[in-house]
This record gives sequence, structure tokens and C-alpha cells, in this order.
Amino acid sequence: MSAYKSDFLNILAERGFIHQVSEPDALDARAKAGAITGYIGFDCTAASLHVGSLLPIMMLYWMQQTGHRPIALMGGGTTRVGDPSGKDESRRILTDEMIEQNLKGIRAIFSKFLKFDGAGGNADKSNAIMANNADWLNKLNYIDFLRDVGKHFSVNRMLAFDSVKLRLDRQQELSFLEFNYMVLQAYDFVELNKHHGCILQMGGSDQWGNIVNGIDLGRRMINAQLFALTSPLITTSSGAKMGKTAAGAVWLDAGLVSPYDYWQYWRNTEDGDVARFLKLFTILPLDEIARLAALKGQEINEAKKVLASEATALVHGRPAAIEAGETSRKTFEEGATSLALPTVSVARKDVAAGLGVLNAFVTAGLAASNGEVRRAISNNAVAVNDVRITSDKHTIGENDISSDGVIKLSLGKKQHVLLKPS
RNA sequence: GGGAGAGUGUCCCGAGCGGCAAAGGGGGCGGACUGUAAAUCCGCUGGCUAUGCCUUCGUAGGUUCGAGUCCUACCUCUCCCA
Repeated sequence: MSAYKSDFLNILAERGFIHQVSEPDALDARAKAGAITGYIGFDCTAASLHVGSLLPIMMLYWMQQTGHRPIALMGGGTTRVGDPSGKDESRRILTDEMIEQNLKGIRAIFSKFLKFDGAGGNADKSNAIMANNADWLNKLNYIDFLRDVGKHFSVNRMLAFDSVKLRLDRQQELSFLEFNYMVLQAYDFVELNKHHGCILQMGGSDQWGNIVNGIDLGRRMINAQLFALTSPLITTSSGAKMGKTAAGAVWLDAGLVSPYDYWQYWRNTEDGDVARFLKLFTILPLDEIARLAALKGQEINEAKKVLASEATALVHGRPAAIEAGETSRKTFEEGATSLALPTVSVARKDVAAGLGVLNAFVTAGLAASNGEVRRAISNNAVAVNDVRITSDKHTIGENDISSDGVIKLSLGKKQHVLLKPS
């Protein structure tokens, strides 16, 4: 079905990762001829990456799997500037300490998808590389940089880029600081080419302009032939952006979003997205995915479970995925209480003294305030040990503790937390 | 430098004759229907030790019994003129 000759582009194309490619034939030939090096840049604006970043991570994964060398570039330097692409307002400036801290959390995630140091070290072409653009951006000299790099940029052209134009058209402020972002990103590409022979930059479709800038700069500064490959913007069938839930972003860090909640996130995928997501977010073979995608009606739930388990296994490991699946099965299909549900500890003496429902639900993190719990109760959405609560005066006592030593709190049908007195 | 306008419920957009916990959306949560889906319909969507109290409309003052609304200064952002 695909016209590509290289495994790398074929797999990306078949699995739905490709939105645009620059000079596809030339890139295909390079990837066919031997190992190439490509990179994706990641912001350090948060302490972890979320589901939205999973797509680019998977592209790096497939790159390595098809025999090429991926570079995960941490934006330690560029995050100090802030990418204006696709945003109406300036991002607030992060302190260097925050960036440094965020960088640590993000690094940890990559080790689950990429192999960094096998035998052979950096010389081994199959090893992924972790780079940080702060290493070269932070020590730039302004005047030198303007003369060496800035002279290749036309402001006329920069003004025409979507990331800039959007701001200008909407009459939103674009600071000079942000205006420089694309210059720095372009410089990253050249820098990675010089040091690692990197010829490909990948990213989301909103990065196209930034990437093309890097290609131009590479040609002008060092006469290199560089390539761009972007992925489509992933939204759900009903048009919502991915990765947002009640609790906020779906983080890839187990400390921020438990494997159980992560599993649940994928389990609740819309029907129309199942096949697409299986291709993008799992590494199952395509024929297996085709089989799952053919399931109709109620049977598609089986495909969703596979999606949830496979996606969870990639991020949190197989045992955690199995446990999350089992916990979900017990909770939803048997209506039983699984001890592996998210658990919050409380002091046993507080329970003995009688714990108010309002307090209990807020403590468990199921509600933000007492008022929220009250409203939930009046909406008939609150249950303790699967028994509906109708009064906000209800108290939980020692006799609510099950033989397993926990109290199950439920908000609605899907949100469950165990209270563990100790 | 001169002139005109804007900033609203800490998710977003947006109404708001001096009586306002503040219209309406979107989003989110809950309920019904289903399949832990979508669509649809319904409810909720400042806080509290709760028939009351406290905190919210860019910031700080002022007028008033009472201010999101009127006045003054300041901050930020737009637009027009120089």
C-alpha cells in the first residue's frame, strides 16, 4: 500500500504517523541505504510528558526499531524562550531551576521507549542519544550568533510563518524573545547535524514551519541536505484534543497518573478512534490490529481492552498493565472491590471517631471541596462500599472497614478510591 | 507625545439601567439511555463550622444605605494620530 522503499517510512506511513514529509523520495533513499539519524525536540515546560507527547515518542521508537538512530532533544535552552506556535498568548517564563527539574522527569520517560546505551556507546549507531540544547544555546554570543546565523534569516519571511502570522493577525502580542524561537530551533538542527550527522527533524504538524527553517539554515550555513517529517494533529473522533480528562492532563509518570488511571484512559477511547490509536500507540502488528478493528458493536470493547493493556505496558511495564486490567475487570465486570484500586491512607483513629462523607471524599481526592461532594450527593453520585449515600451528614465508621481493611469510595460509576485506615 | 477603546465568575469565550454570587455559551463532572464508547436528554459547575457568613468582575483609593456598574489615580493590552 505504501510507496516507500525503506522500512522506516513504510512503518510510519502504515501506522498513520505521517502528515507531511519534505523530499520524501530522497529521504526514503537515504533511509533505505543505511542508518540515518533523526531528532525530535521536547519542551521542558512541565515535570513530565503527557499523552500528547506520546506520538512523537513513538516515532523515535520506530526509528530505532527500523535500524536508525533517534535523538531525543531536551529543550533546556529553547524552553527559556518559549515557542509561540499555536498559542495565543506568551507562555510564562519559567525559571532555570524549574526547567532543570522538569528535564529530569522527562528524561526518565524516554528510557522506557528507547535504548540509549548498549554495547558500543555513542559510536554505536543503534543507540539513541539524549541531547539538551542548553548545552550549545546557553553559551552563544549574541553578536557572533547574529552574524553567523541571523544573517541567513529574512524577517520578511519569518513574518509570513503561521506561528508568527497567527499572533499578528489576532493582534496578540508577540515578544521579540519568542520571535527568536524559530531561529534557535533552526540552529538546533544545524548543531545536531554537525555533531551527530542528524539529517531529519520530526514533530507535530504545527512544527512544520520551524523545521523547514532549520532545513534552510542547514543548506545556507553548511550546505547540508536536511529533511522534515511531521505527524498529524491527533484529536478524538468527536474533535476533542487528546490527553485531557477530569483530573487534567494524562501524564506518563506513574506518580502523577497511576497505571490504573492510565489504563482507564485508554479503555474509554471512543469507538471511532480504536483502530487509529492501536496503530499509533501500541506496537502490535498491523494484521492483529486489523482483526481488532473489525470488531463491531459491543465486541469493540475487547479491542479497547487490548489498546489499554498494550498502551499501559509500553509506559508502565507489562506487570502494571496486567494488574490495571485485572483491577478494572474486577471493578467493572464483577462489581467487586479490587485492592489494587487507587488507595489513600487515613488515620485509623479518625475513622474510629467517625469520618464525615464530605471530608472523606475530599481527602480521597475525589472532590475539591465539601460543596462539591454535597452536590454530588444530591446528584445521587456518591457511594461508600457500593451503597448510595443520600445525606451529607453521613459518617463513615470502623464498621465500614471491609475484611480487607479498606473502605471503597465511589464518585459516579467510574471513579473509585480506597480509603485505607492505618 | 496626543486621542479612542478594552481588561468579568483563577479552564475558555462572553452579557451585565447602582440592589449581583452576577445572563448565556463552550469545556468539565454527575444522572438517564447504552457497551466503562459516541450521539441525545436532564442536573450541577465560588468557599464555609450553611435558613446565615465570607471571598470574587485588572490594581489602589473615593462617592453612596448599597459599586462589576459612577469618580480619581495607576497597571496591562489594542486601535488611530504624531
